[in-house]
Amino acid sequence: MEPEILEKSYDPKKIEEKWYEIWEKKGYFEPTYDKDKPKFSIVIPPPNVTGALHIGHALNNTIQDVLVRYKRMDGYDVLWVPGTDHAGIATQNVVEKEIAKEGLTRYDLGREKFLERVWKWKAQYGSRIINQLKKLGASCSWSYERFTMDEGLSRAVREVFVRLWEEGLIYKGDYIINWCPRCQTALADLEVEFESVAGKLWYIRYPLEDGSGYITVATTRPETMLGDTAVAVHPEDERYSNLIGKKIKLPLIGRIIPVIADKVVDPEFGTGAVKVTPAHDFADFEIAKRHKLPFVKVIDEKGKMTDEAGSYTGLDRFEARKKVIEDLKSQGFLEKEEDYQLVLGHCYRCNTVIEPLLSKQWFVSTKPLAQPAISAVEYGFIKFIPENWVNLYFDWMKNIRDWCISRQIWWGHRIPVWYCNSCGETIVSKEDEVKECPNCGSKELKRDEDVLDTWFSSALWPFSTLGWPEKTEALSTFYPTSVLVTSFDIIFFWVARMIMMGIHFMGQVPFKNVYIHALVRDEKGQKMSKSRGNVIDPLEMIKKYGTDALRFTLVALAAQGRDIKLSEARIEGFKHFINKIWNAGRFVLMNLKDYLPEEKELDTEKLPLFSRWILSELQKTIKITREKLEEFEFDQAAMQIYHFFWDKFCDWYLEVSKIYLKHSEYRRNTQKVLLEVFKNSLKLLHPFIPFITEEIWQYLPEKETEHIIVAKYPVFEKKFVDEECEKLVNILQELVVGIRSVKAEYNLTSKMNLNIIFKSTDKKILDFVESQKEVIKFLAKISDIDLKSEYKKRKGEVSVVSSEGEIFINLADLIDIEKEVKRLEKEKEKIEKKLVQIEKKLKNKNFLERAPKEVVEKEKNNYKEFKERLDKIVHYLLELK
RNA sequence: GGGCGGAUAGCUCAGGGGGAGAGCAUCGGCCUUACAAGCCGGGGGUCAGAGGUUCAAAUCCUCUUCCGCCCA
Repeated sequence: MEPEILEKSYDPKKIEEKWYEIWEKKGYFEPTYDKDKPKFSIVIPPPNVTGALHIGHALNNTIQDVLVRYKRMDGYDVLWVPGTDHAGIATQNVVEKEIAKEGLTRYDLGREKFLERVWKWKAQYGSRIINQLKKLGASCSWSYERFTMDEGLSRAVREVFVRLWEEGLIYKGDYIINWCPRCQTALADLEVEFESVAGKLWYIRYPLEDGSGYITVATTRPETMLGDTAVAVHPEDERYSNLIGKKIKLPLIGRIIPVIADKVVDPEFGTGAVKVTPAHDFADFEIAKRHKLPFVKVIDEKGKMTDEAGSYTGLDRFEARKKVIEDLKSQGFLEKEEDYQLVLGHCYRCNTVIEPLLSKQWFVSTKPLAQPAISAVEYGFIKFIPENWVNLYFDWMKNIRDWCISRQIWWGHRIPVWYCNSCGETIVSKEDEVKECPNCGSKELKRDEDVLDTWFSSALWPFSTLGWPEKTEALSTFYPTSVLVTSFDIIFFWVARMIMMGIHFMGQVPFKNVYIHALVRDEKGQKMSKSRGNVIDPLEMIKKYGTDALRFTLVALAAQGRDIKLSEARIEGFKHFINKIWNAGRFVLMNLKDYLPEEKELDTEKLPLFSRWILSELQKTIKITREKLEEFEFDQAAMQIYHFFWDKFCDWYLEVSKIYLKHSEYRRNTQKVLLEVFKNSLKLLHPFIPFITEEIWQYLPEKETEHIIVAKYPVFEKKFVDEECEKLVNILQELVVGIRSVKAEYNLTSKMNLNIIFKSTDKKILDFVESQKEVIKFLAKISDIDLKSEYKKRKGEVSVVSSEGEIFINLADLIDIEKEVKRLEKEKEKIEKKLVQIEKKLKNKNFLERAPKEVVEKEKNNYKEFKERLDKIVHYLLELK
């Protein structure tokens, strides 16, 4: 094998696409169904089919890919199911915008034609985000790619709907729901975003029917008064106790309504008396049900006033408000208005102000589904990482409300319900099409117009993608999945619902772990958004710095429990690391030109010090990296290898190897060590930075697999750990750094010829240093060093006190006494500070008695060591002065 | 109003009971034949404030201040 010399700097563009294609073609991403292998599976959080890869996707999928690649290398049979979500409202909006350019609305086209347009759009643009995932290096099992509106998944949706209906867990009814007047659809509670806005609080006088006075109510929405069917007060509110049961004549509209008492009324709010509008307020709806009040709907689905609104009929809701206020004012019913901070619901898709409306909708009874889902987490069948998210999960699940699943849009899974025009029968069916009423045989059937909430199909994703309701091999092999990787903002929308559905239909949780990662924000901590103009486009970053740099950055910053504040500079910084790996590769390969493959395993006995040391450090790195990956601490895993590779392998071992390689007795085994350590580093790094590691892998001699993607992930081998050796290397490093510091401070870095003496009273240390002289000279860039067991400092010399001895460097005329005094004094101060701390402890009887023996012992040793150092420094200081 | 998280070097953040860390920035010196996207060396911190627990607190507890986020 004649390794080639690599180009001087790494160019990601040339190789990323190539490697992705090869991996995919070779089938590495696909599961093997090898019975002997343990299983690992993930389902992707399906991105919206309308979406473009943003930095959040990049983080989410990089993490999944790290796990998947790690497990694959570690001998697991891995399935990573990719796919996209049909994203009902979002996609419909996109296509509506598109046809609007042609001057058309969806109503102009009609349902069928419009849906054709959406499918056409999907065919054209739907694979965009999938291709972007490939650019990111995501090693998804593409033969399993699914779309939530696929035939199979649609069948799963119908199956679930029908079963829930049969179990009485789906029902239809008139309830108050969140309505978006722009999207023209109902929304689930979760799909409403609340925002605090400046508004007014109007105080309106409601006269008593008997003319004996009035009650003043306060409201933020005066236009809804037209639909009031009661005034409510708190039952224990003494101000109003004599009025309960009396009648009121509603201003402007003249309806007679009662004064009722209900505990939910907050006596502190406004006047303590509130108007009750059951058809347009969630709390009022509940009150009305309790008190059997009528429901008067005064605002319609378009946000306009209904026929019930008297002279206001046809006005827009906000127009009506102005007019109502004017009229109240002119008729003397308006007592006052105050500025008020109110919280308004907005549509999460188009930001229109939500209108609570009474409407006929489909609901899922969630309570019976939530209970097992709570237990599953309580009993630890599902683990949240980090753990603290379980509180949020429990909190929501324990207060869960029924889920409104019908949407009045066209793009989505149509509700599988037909109504018979002849006999009025409701037919709920798993079939795609029902032609005949099973009750009366009539063919006059009408299908329910509504579609299901997009999250309804997403909730089935972990099993519907694996073929359910069919009994597939994929399902029996890979369900439950191993881990779900997602961000906290969809714990309710998606995670909780998957758990409920998974348990209900599969009898098993959908995933064993939920890893919640942070949200990516910009460098100022703001959410990235197009309107803010602060988005970092991952594709642009890939173009500029390469996929590996982006991936490594994201993972390195992905500490748990925090937002990630990302800036381009960080990515640029980690690009340097990628380049460092490349150049280390060049060095290793350059020196392997004459390498003869070594059959035998390394004989550590025969290795020089630093070789044993780097092997030992490598083992520790392997151990910790694996641990951190298993614990989902990706940032720490990444940084662990980063520091090993750069600080230990490159900064020390590669340098020392330059010496070793010159010695015939070491040359061969040094080549072997260089190769082994480098190769293992690449393997450790591959899950994080797949492209460069695969590229360099190709140049390596003695690789056990054709591609690194399927190489065995390094396994910790205790026999290479050598703590004694680590201690010795530490001594040398201290010595070298000591010399370098003095040289740097006196601007003597290029001066080789200095008189340097190392003194130690310990014979063993002296012998050891003697044996490492060549390495020390090379690393410290000095021509020689004298070793003495006794030595008295002379004039013109500076000294550095290290833990195992002292270094004296003769600077002769160059010595700057003042500088030297300063340096020593600083050192003295540092040590004194530490000594004070330690002394305090050692003088404390309680410490000596109660602290663990090792700690006391350690502190005593520390004291001795620092004291000795201090004495020496003080001594030299005196001499200088 | 309730809940959760955060406050550590100039910036971005790790650490989470026993000698204050990293990256970037900064300062000084090096074109040393893997890498100037680099190498070597240095400076820089009452770990937000106040109490408490402990032999020992940046770390655990309580409170305060400020900043996020979520839910009403």
